[in-house]
Amino acid sequence: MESYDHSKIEEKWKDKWFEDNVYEAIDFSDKPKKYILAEFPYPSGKALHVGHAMRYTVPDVYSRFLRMNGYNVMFPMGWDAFGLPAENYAIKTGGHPSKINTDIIPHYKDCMMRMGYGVDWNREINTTDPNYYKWTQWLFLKFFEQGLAQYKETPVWWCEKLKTVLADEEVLNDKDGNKISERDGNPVEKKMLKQWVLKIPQYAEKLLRGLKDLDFPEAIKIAQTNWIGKSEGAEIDFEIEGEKVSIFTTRPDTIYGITFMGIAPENPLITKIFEHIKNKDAVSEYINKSKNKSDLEKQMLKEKTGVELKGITAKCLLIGREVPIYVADYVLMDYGTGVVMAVPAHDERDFSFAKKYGIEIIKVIEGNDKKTDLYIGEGIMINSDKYNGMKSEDFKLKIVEDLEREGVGKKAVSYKIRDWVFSRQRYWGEPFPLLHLEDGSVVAICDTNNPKQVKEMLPVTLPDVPDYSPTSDGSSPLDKNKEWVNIEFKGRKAKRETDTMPNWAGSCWYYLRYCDPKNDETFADMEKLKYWLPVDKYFGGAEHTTMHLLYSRFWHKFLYDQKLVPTEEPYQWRLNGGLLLGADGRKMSKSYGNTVEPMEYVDQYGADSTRMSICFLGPYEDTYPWNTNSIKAVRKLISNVYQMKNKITNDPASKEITKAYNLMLKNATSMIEALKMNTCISEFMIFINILKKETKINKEIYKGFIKAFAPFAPFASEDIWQEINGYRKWKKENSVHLQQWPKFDINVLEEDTVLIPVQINGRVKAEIEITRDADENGAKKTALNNEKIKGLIGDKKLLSVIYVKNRIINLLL
RNA sequence: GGGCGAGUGGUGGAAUGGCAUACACGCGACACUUAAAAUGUCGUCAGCUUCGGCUGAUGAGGGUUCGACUCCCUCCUCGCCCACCA
Repeated sequence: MESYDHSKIEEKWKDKWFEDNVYEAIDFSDKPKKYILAEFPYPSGKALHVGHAMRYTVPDVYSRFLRMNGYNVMFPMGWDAFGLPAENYAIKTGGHPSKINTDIIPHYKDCMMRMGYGVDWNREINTTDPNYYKWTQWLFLKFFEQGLAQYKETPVWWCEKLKTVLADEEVLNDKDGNKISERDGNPVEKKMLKQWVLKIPQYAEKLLRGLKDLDFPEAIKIAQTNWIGKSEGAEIDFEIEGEKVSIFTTRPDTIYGITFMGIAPENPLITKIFEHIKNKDAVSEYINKSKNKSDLEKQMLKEKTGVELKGITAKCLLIGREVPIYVADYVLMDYGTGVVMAVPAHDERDFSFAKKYGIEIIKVIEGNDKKTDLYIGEGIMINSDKYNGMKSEDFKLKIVEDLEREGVGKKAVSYKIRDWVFSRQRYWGEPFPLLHLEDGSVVAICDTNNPKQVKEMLPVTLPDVPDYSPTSDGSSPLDKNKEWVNIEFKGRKAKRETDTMPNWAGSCWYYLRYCDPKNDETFADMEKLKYWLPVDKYFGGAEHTTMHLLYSRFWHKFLYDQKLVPTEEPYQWRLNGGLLLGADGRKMSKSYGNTVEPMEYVDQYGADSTRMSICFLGPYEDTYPWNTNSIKAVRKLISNVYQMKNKITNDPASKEITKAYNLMLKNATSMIEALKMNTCISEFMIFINILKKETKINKEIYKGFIKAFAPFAPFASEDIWQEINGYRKWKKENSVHLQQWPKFDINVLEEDTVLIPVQINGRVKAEIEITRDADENGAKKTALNNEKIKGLIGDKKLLSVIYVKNRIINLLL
């Protein structure tokens, strides 16, 4: 018997599909469209790793399924090739970062082809291609023109090891509370630097409201909501030495409990009032000390510190009270106004500070538990002048009205989300299309609405530099190429911006470019965007929930407001993939020696087996260890299927086989729709276990199965399909992957009778056969006639019967 | 400290209010074989059993229900995310 030889089969079909572009996505096709997107890789290692295989296999199976169900499917792929991975690769191996495009990407692409991913490679994109980043620059200029990109002195996270700034989202805490970089876990510190920022907070409200209508898992919506961090409250005005100072609070109802004011050490307000302070030295010393204090120290010293600004007070303009002022580093500069009204009786942080420095504590809300000194909840107002006795919820609204009427405060909303630091002092990124003029102003290199200028000035190509490695003084490597930096612009001397954009820039809009990847006139044609958008299903990694996924929603919403894209949201539906752990249950890592190289499995067992094995392990969104054994199981399945082709006949199939076939198809169809690929494969196994016992297999049933099998095992299925149909010469339209998904006959599955369990007092005691859709009386009669049930009931009295049609009957005694 | 999620055989998992443990892996016995591999057949949650079955079990405890892995409450453990956000 001809045995299953995966390498021969896979070699045979791989190129044929791509030569004829079997997986072509056709613009404006009459068929309904489906845009299936999986996050494109940033190539780093030498070959496609198993994390990629995890991420792409299920979306590929799904998009193949949709194609066979009559959809015009786009499943595109590209390369997110700017950024640190490419630079680090170059530093390690010597040579230029651009060699990632020649050394690594072709290999990645070959790996993907060998894995059988049904990609329309005519739409391939690469973020480092000047024809691509020309439009990244153009889109950035749109933000600049609208005032949403700003060059400003900002407290930023600086990573000494990487020699660059990082965005808030790229900084994590390690186990000991140290701030580290998200990428490689290098230490980071706060620094004040002039940086380009994108004003994402201006879109906070839209980003928040947009979530409502998206088919995202609740966990992602919650994570984004928390990241945006909307708080409603009030701004309340104070006066210090003639300076008006506003604070933000979510608890204006506690205003009569204020006993001091807290100011962040970095707050420029301190300079303004500094001359009035009596203890200037102590204050300066504290500010300097806290500047050098690492976040680790602040975390470790759970106790809060601060220094009173002696000789001055803050006067609340509404209630007229004057309170002492403390500079304290538990007050954050970059939230609210960098100043707080401290109410120790009703805030934990203020409470512990007040206790330490012996500051008065005034309770203004009484809850049920009257004994506690610190009370966070709601209750009845006390010690609050004419408002005593009011409910705090009501007073909260009333006080804001009063503030607004008196003109000493207002209703206010605050967001945790900060300006997005958008520049990096690294070489391998998109150059900013901006110029610094001698008078200190910054201008765009062209007007985005002037096609002639755009054509002439964009892209600003990344120049060669003598040394692209990061510098120790924080200047950009591009600074070293003076010929490039110094430019004459409209007859004036100018210097180019030498920072580059972060890795995220290219990925913020790549899904738009797939719709029209070769357009030279604009980033993507509006009509094509109208056809393809929004992305119907977006698969990716959980690590991007508050980064890429939020950033690109921001870009998209902005572009929508500029009337450049037709939809309000980029992605209608999202699923985060789980992690694949090493076989030992630990995170895959070279240092543990538990990494899995998918290409080794492709060599040894074949791509079909590798694909199915990944699907069979478990649900897409779960995290679980790699299991070497499952690949043998699925290979056996494929091999069984392959060998069955020698048993096909035109003889009609038995009733049992016909039923099993239709049941398998019904279940497989709904399971793929629900993306439950693991249980779908179980259905295949159940069916094949039955079928392999037969000596003859009906041809139509076998053909139907092969079509259902094709999304999972595209190579073996194509090989079998071509052979059993007797196709001598390859023709694209005869590919199994362009056939109609097999239909099942529901009538075959619906027997006249059904088997249901009989329970006595909720415990299963017997099984009976009753007519389908029988009524309760019929079912009860059959159950009571059952010998075993009869014996168990004996002379006990039947109290009641619970009957669920075609499911169960429960007799209560 | 806060948020989210998960806990089911030796292992990956299935069942999301109706026969818990599907489908696999592993393991055991047997068959084929000089032998092994491969393949096939049977068995495989635990305890008891007169071999017909009976009983218990889905992290622990409680609740709702005729009926709970599934819904609710309390607790424990693990994972992920966030963390002085006024």
